[in-house]
Amino acid sequence: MAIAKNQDIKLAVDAIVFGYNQNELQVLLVKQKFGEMANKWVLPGGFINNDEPLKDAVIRELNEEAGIRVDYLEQLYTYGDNVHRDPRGRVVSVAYYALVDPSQFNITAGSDAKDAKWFPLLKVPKTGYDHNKMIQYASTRLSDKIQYQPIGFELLADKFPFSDLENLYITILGKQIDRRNFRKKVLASEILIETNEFASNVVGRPGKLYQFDKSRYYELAKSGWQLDLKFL
Amino acid sequence: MAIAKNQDIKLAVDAIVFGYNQNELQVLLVKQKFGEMANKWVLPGGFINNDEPLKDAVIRELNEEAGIRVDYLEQLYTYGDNVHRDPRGRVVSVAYYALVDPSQFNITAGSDAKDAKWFPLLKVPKTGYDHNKMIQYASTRLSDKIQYQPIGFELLADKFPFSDLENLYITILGKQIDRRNFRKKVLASEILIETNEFASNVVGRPGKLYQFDKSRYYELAKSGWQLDLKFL
DNA sequence: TCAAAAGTGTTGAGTTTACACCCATGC
DNA sequence: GCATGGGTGTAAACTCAACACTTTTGA
Repeated sequence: MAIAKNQDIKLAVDAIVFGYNQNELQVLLVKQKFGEMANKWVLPGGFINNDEPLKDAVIRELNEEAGIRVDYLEQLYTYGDNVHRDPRGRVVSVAYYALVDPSQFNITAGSDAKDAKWFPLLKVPKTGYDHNKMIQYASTRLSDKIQYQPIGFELLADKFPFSDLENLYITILGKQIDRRNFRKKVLASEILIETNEFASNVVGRPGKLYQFDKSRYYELAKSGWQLDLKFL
Repeated sequence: MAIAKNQDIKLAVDAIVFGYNQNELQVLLVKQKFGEMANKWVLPGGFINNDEPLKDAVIRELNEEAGIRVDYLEQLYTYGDNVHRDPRGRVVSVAYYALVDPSQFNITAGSDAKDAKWFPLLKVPKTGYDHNKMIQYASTRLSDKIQYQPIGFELLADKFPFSDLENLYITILGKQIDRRNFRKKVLASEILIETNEFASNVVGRPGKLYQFDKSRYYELAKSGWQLDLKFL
């Protein structure tokens, strides 16, 4: 098997970046400035440099196109079965999904992008390429995964009231969850640290703030334990 | 974002093909004939043709290198963070894993391969490239996935005695499972069709043969139901 | 004092585990 | 008739779902 001299396939990365804000799950899109997709909303992404690890390419593109640095990044799927998915030629794209607390950033359109904006997941416009499909798949992965991995915390502030976590799960899973049962289950897992602080500037009684205990989680995970936050 | 003119990255696929035989999980490896990896055992795989969907490339390579046609094929992960994973230059590889009933095939070394052979998972030799890592990851995925997707059947004959299914789970999960509880759980899911046939040429009492009811499963899955075969 | 959201326990139903003996077949 | 593996039921422990009132705060 000689190294494929005649292969002419370009390799790109795309990122589905999720943010959570006020009971809404959001996706980051950028408006293309140039090319066939000019003025279309697409996922941030782009071609990989020859000596660049895939993950670095995603991080670079997110920074270049939207001025954002994500907390959690995971490979999702590689789109390469449809040979015409990019009108410019054969492009295979490795899609990643990322989670970020959007209150930490002001997103800014970069050099390649005319605009960069959060869209509520339910109001994502028709995008260029096969990016709607990617967003769809990433959403499914996210709602599956928060039920057995502690990734929801990446969407929240470092310290958060219990109700934020609960509303996040209600939003992502799209169903009501009993408050008492939710609290019981999460607390039983012992992956939260209770602080002595309380939410400020809120309507109603301020909730006590909690933190995700990452090192405790790794310890538990090492011995085979797994989060289990399934409901109903 | 112009189409990357100077990009020089090759794209390949690799397949981790699992077979199950007599209480042993096996992996298919081929011995390289040419190049830097000559005489090394590696996963079947190779470069993608310009106008070829990724999945087709895997199917083609499996046929060319080992004369095998798989029943179940799923994308696993794309290896492209280590830019030196292939000594010939920058190669990004999309890994797939596949499940097959090995009794259906006589594997045959193809044109690019000196040899093709099943290795018990626990006795896989040191392979070329990063293929041991791929096998490791695929094994983890397999044992996770058989607990909530009916993919185990792909490793068995069309009609199988209950004990085959049970031993498959014991082998893949690496733990003992109570026979009565296993049977109860599987039968409760109603995804098996009981035939009137019995195992033949066996020692001891022949077990009744069952079939996986694929259409029944799809029906159940459509309404949100999920297999749940976790134990202990 | 009112509105808004936080905090808190118990019970019944259902599920999961643990466990041992008899049955059918081939030699 | 013996060795081998197949087939079967039940009780106790545990887990999950359902459910409503009191507390704290700011306006």
